[in-house]
Amino acid sequence: MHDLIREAEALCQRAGMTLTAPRRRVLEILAASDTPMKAYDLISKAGEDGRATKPPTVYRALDFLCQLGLVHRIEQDATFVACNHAGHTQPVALFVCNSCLKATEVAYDDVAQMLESAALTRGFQLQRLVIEGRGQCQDCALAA
Amino acid sequence: MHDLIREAEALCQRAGMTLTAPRRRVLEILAASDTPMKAYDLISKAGEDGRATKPPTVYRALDFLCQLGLVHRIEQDATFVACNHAGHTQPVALFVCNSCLKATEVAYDDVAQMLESAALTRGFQLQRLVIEGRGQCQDCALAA
DNA sequence: TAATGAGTGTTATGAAATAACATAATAGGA
DNA sequence: TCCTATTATGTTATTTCATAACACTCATTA
Ligand SMILES: [Zn+2]
Ligand SMILES: [Zn+2]
Ligand SMILES: [Zn+2]
Ligand SMILES: [Zn+2]
Repeated sequence: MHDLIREAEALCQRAGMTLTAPRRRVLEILAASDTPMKAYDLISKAGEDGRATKPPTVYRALDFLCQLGLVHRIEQDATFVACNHAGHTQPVALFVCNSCLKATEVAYDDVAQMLESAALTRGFQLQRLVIEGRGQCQDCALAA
Repeated sequence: MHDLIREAEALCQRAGMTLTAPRRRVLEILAASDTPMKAYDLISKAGEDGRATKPPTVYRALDFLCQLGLVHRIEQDATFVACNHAGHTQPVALFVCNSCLKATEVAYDDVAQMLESAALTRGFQLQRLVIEGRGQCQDCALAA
């Protein structure tokens, strides 16, 4: 977890960016959570001493972190999750468990290529790809 | 377009459901649009004589139509598009052009299977899959 | 005819995200 | 060092997206 912050710092430097205080706080909170979080949950905790802050502060931090690949936004339910691969630019699929709400990140280069070529046969040039799944994770399947 | 409504009616009957007036109006407006629409654009047009109606009316209709596969919701930007395959239950990928905003629907059984097995190797049982792309469509590429 | 269930109308509210403008901190260049 | 441009933050207000809750209608059926 502190590794994650250190890696994030290194990544920012390489990109000529800065991991400022609000950005760092948002990333820390997300990294400490075991499930994706809503923006307003972050807003209520990302201020000084864990107090609330204002929406734009958090949304700006989230935009920044998403752009660098340090955080992923789950479009289906507008939640955010820290990336555990420290800033990959390759696309990933995010599978969210309907029971425990934990998110699993899966790389899928081959799938991306298939979709890219499927799009291309229709003349569509893919620039961004979102793949999200819902279902049941292993732990919850065993517990059931 | 009138075909689409007829097919929708048939589909509803088969499912033991009814394509009531508000549902039909919403579907008609979506089918007539060449780009995905926001819910509040529908709200402002889905009433009697093209007048505005209330949010729950439209959201209920959208929920219904999405469940039957007659309409797809694009999660990235909370828009809705009429399906031109009249109620398939198979998953599809939706590619939205960043220039003209038109949506292209692509079936992807093979991709779904790859993702399903990728998920399964991690013990994750996939129940729902969202695949959305962004990029440039053929028309816009040629126009540029 | 009562009771059920599905669907709608309506009011109000909740939740997610951004616009717009002011202020502060930072980094270069003269 | 001082000025200036840039980057980021703080703050207020607003917009956009979605649902809760409750009353009402209408068809089905016991
Ligand atoms: Zn990641
Ligand atoms: Zn689970
Ligand atoms: Zn479809
Ligand atoms: Zn286009």
